[in-house]
Amino acid sequence: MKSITELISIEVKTAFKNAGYDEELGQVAVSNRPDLCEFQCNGAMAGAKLYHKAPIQIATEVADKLSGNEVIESIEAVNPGFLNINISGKWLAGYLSDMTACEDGRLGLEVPEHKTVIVDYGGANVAKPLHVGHLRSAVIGESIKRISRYMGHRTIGDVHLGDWGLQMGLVITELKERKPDLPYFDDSYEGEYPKDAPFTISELEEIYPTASGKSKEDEEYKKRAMEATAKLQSGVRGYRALWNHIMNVSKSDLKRNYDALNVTFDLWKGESDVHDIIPGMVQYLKDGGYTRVSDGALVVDVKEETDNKEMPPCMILKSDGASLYNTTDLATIMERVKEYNPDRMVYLTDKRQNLYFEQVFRCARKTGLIDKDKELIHIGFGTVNGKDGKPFKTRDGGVMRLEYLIEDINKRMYERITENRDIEEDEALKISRIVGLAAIKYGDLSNQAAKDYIFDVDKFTSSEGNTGPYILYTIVRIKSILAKYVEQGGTVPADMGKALSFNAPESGAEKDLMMALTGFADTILGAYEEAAPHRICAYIYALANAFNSFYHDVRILAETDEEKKKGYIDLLVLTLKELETSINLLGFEAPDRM
RNA sequence: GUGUCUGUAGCUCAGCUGGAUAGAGCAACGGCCUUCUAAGCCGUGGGUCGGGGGUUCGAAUCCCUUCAGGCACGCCA
Repeated sequence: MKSITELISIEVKTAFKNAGYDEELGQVAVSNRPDLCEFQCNGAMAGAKLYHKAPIQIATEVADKLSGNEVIESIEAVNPGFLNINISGKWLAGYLSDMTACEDGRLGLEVPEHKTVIVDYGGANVAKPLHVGHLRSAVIGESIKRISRYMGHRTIGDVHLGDWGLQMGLVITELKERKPDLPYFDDSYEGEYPKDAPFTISELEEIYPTASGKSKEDEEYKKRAMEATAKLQSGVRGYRALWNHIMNVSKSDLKRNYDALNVTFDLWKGESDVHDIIPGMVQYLKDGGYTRVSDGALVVDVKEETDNKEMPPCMILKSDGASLYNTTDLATIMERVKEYNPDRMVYLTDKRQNLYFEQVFRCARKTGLIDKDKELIHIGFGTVNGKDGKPFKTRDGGVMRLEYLIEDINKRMYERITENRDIEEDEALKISRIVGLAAIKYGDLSNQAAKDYIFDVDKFTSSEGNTGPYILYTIVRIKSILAKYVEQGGTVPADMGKALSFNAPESGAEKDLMMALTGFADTILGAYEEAAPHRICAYIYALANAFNSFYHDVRILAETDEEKKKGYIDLLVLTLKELETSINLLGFEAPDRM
């Protein structure tokens, strides 16, 4: 189904053509002066030069051609050559009705050419707790994944764990230090290894920083850690068994944390998964003549002629022959192409890795690991800052764990809920968790990803302004009215797919709401194409505003004209549907009351 | 040094492919609940869009330059 601006453009384009001008000049956009009109067309000004005519003259001629049009209620040529358009309320009601009739509740969103999309997000490392830095990757990635899936694409989310390399060697080394008698360290041991891990998650979380600290001060310790890493990677039985324990303990803890964020992955792959295919890939790169040796390291040049900037080569192997981050990322691309043949791959990491990903992407394309027509997108996001504008820290300056951040929000949310009101403890807690998650996620997603933002608990948990709680409050309001309507014997359409009936608007607030509702499909499409969830936030904020004004202006349930009332209810149903679909795409949900 | 991102109201942020008087929210001030959730709605004040050039009928948006800040620039991830 065509968007509303497309449909109006068709009318205006025809008018341009009938008046003897290029029809492309008739492109219409939503007005940026809502006080003057609903839609505008600026084509007359662009055409002035082409036809050596005053723009106002062109605009007037076009406007004349549109009098009596059934879509366009009024059109006015205004100096210097704007075309101010208002649309027919009846036609608008029909447009909304068509939206609701779309299959699968897509509300006008076209089903695009089917694609496969992989979203690589989360950025978690094994044996390390999630901290504030992991929030954005998880939250933005989850939303991008959901948007892509909603579009109709086969979409796969991969957490892509950091589960290989020195960090694992460090943990193993420190374990050996503490519990040298474990069978995993006995090379002559041939029996079955114990089923249970010889450590808990809290031990594990404490072991890594300890080991990391020691290796920085103690050269000898670091050497042992590197040896342990090599032994693990070469497949020593006991080390692999221990690694499995670390993986299991760590993964179940990570899952618990991601669950709390309403973030789920289809794949729990990691760097270790491509270990075995690295030698083959390196050989392929060498055979293809893409590589050269530079200072003992194997590299691929990725500088292009059009570059006016420095572009260091992409390193494939270190001078000691070991693989590195680049190697596993390239191998992962190779493996994903083989396994899923994705049309689009989206990576979410902080923006400091911009150059790095540019190198890797160029290398992958140049060497044919992935076809040139496939999209490789890196979303580099900014940091989460405290109120002082500096990266978020705990009070004593340490790294803030994600769990604690969530606790803080939930606590503040709980305070707000229980302020000036009697509510059951259980319910208050439940609601504070749901609304708290929305507060965090909306606070993050409503900002452009590339920018740093300030994590402000008071602002995020407030229901005033562009916040998660405000959106949820609006949803709850609608739900409440619909519930009351049902109580009074009315029936509410269960879901979309069958056309609802809308009446031509009678008030400004009603028409504003109807106008706001028409933008859904365009918004989702834009958010998908640009991998930009904040566009959805901006949209639903405007929609919620429009609804709340409407709510204030119009007594819905008190309406005595049954047909009118039914039209209101359908308007509510559609608004609710758009809001709920949208927050689902953002990765959170609304309670029934708050 | 090279590159890159950012700079919009006191604060936090929008501003889609250049369009009319640059928008929200917070904070300040003033209204609106015996009626569908006031966690809401309505209004008032507040801006040389970092500075300077240029392109254009028209620039927060495109180009150049300059200032300020962040970040990245091969053997970490």
